Amino acid sequence: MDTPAPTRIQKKNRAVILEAALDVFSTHGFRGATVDQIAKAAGLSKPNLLYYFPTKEAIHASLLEQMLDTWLDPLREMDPDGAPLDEVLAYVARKLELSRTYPRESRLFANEILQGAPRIGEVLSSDLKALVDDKIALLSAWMEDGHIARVHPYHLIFSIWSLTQHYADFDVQVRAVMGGEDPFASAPEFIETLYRRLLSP
Amino acid sequence: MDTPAPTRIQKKNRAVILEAALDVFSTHGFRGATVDQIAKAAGLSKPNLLYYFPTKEAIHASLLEQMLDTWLDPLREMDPDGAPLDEVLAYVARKLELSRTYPRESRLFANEILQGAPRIGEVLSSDLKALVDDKIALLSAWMEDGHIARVHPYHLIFSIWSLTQHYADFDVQVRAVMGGEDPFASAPEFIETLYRRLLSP
DNA sequence: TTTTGTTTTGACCAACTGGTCAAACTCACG
DNA sequence: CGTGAGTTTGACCAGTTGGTCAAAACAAAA
Repeated sequence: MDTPAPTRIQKKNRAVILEAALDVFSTHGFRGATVDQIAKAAGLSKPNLLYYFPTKEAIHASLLEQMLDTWLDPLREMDPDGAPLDEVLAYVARKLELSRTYPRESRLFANEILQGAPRIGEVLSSDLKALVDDKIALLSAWMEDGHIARVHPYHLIFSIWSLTQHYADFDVQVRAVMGGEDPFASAPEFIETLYRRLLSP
Repeated sequence: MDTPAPTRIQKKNRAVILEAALDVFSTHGFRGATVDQIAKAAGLSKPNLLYYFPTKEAIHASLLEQMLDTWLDPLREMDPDGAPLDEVLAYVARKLELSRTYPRESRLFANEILQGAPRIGEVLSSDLKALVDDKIALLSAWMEDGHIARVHPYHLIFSIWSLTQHYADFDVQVRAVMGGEDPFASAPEFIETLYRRLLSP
């Protein structure tokens, strides 16, 4: 019932494949990506790739799972014992940093959601909802106690997600409009200002 | 050199096809959508559909063009002679209303951008950039004159786009997290509050 | 070296894809 | 009615797709 320990080659190739697949899936979506494309990007033949992952679906699932975990970390870290405004601002900053560092993961997620979340719909309405509800309670308490301004807490969370992920998901558009300027140079300050003004009691 | 006037049947079928194609493209993306799928959704046979549009690409292009136009209208309407804060708030409200009324159009656009805007990249960096730059100048002037608070104008625009479109593009996620509650019931107030606090001088 | 397990590949397959085409059907109008 | 244009379709095609398989190549331990 135990999986045998992966060999050196297995470890390396699985990593190479996931890296290549992230590239391809995040820019073409699940159906738009082809196994051949991923194999070529990974420097393997198609049958060789399918020796390490049974199906295209399995590669995608593996990426989604790995991504969801790191993706929710910043929210988990929001500390009930910290200073309310600082905690929210820190969450926002971490989330934005994630968008800058892992834009492909963000686009992978966006693709999945856009298409109706066929593969992670249940995770959203169980795990994600539970986590969010927990943090909503925390935010509501902070508002109740006058530590931060009273706003609709769900929309507060959504606004953080949308504002930060926008820079990863709509990167092409942002850069097309801004010309040469680097969006990430000025985004953190803008967003911090926004939440300071919104939430200062 | 003139296109013959479309017959009654042509008018009807072209409309039916575009309607069906919007459904399919917006949820599956360009490559994820199949001509057969669109034909079935339109109640036509595949060859019949291809009698009205030469290629899959042509249907998609037609939808994108039509969408881009209505999509930019709210921004165009921002009036230099209006009251600055009210003009921005009105723009935000119109944009949010668009997300509620035309979520499929929003997702069609999101799909295109996510995949690197292969078909509308040029429009973005020419037409869209020109329009935005024009409005950026207006916003900057308003800030200069102290009518609205001074913030990075590009990011202000991006924030409006991301906050409003989020409700269309990430609809499944929003609803999964909120449970039964209708996001559009409370979103307008939240977003207006946000921009009031951000921009009040 | 032999042996055993792991890794890689070329050839292959069935299903699906976008698109074509000639033939049939329908419709409006004289 | 008849006729010509507009419309619809079944059969078909070549290219692509995800995936299989047996055989070959390789690695490592004995």
